[in-house]
Amino acid sequence: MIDTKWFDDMEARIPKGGVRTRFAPSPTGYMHVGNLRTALYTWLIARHAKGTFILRIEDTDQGRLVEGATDVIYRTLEECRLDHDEGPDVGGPVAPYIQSQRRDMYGKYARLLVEKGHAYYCFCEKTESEEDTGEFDRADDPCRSLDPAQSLARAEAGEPFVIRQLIPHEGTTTFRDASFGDITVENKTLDDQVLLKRDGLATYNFANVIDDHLMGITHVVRGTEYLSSAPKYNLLYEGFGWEVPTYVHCSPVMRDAQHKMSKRNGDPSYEDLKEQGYLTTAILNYVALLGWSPRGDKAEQEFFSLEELVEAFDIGGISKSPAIFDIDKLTYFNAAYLRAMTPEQFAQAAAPYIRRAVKNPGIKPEDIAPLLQQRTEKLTDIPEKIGFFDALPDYDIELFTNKKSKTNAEISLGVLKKLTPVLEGLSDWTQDGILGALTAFAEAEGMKNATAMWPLRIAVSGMAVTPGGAVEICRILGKEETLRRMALGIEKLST
RNA sequence: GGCCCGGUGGUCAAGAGGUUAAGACACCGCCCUUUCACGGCGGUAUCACGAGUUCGAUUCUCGUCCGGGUCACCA
Repeated sequence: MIDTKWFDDMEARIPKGGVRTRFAPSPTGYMHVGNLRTALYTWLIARHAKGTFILRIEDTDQGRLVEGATDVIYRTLEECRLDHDEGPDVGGPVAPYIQSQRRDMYGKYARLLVEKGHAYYCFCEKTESEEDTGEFDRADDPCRSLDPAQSLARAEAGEPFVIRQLIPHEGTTTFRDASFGDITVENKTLDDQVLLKRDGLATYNFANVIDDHLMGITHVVRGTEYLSSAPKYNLLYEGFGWEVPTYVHCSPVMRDAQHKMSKRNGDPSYEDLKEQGYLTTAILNYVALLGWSPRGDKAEQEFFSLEELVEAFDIGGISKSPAIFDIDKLTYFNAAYLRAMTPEQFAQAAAPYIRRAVKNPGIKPEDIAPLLQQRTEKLTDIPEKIGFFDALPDYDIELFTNKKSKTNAEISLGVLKKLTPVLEGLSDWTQDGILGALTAFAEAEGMKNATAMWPLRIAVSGMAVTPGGAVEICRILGKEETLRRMALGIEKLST
């Protein structure tokens, strides 16, 4: 019959005492933003309470397994510094942490629940109506009222069955969610969900409850898509006589007002965002604030390091309504994080992107990096901004016309012609040297600095907008190349 | 459709029975200036609607509308 010792042993392994949370992804090979946020919040709740964070892999759906998918999970969590204390790779007191390795346990618990009178064997064939329209009324399931002893006998005789949860037709069930508060539903709106499938494997819902209990999870953090099944979970915990964990349901991250972010929609995953040039720190900061906001004296703070989040995070600050993902705001965070780097850090981060566009060995990435730091929103934006250092683009002489600088083609031609001998004669080819020569020139000519600078910058860059001004560009280009480009400009303007 | 949840500017949001209803992104303008950016200053714009409770409701209650979720031997 029931092997009480086995159950007792399982119970004995459950850690008691502090907060224990778990992130339980199914390995699909794609960590979407909503997932990442759930992982973050789950981790934060554990770390804020100095508790334990567990990683559990939910791979019961063998048909949906994706090669290398667990690697994406490990890599992402590691990059984000969301370290776990227990998990498939590091082990722990309630191992195994991979659901497919726990499958035998679920059957035992399902039978235990039958024994306790909160579940029953169901021998019904799947019906068309059940599959297609959902109109099949589970309250009328004839197997509900079968004699337990007979059912057990039939099952043991080898007749195919599923085990269903026996939900009372009367009364209500109330559960408490840490952000939504108490929610009460009538039991008759709940269906006798399948716990153990015909193939003997647990359904997700059942495996979850068993695992969360056996792993001593105190805070179940998950998406609001599970809000309506929470009462059934509660009944399961109660049926077993187990303590119900604290539920924390998080509303989804939306792509727009009516669609969740999803792979199908082509919405970016964490990895996609990285590839698009977003920093992990910026992504985490933004995602943390998407659905959670600090309160009280921290209400106006928007930049948070991971450590500060651990300190400030509270479940009460989690938003109840869905939040739309705004790439512009992420970009803002990214730019801010880029600017907050030390010049050395930035130069190092930017170097590969600079080299992608500027191959000329005479130009060093560290010369260009300082010009870019204040103007880079994403590292991937860099190459297109600086290609002109290698090769002067074919530009339109319209660029020489600029109202604010009081220039046009004719004035520019004059400036370039007069400036050529000035720069030719300049021996001090440095920032200060060039700047001094140019401002002195402008003053001597009685023009504003911009009137001299603009034509020069256009001639040497061929771009309407450049990182850095005329002086910086000339300096980096070197005297020879500068004069060559100026001559080209004069030629262009003369024809 | 039944059940559950939600609804403060375009977006993320603080707030709370009495406030000029924070802040940030985005947008616009001005300043700075060697283009752009950074930085500084300023601006446009919000309590879904209707009842009720109240001296007073964005805040509490109900209804409506809108949106989301869920109703699998998927997870």
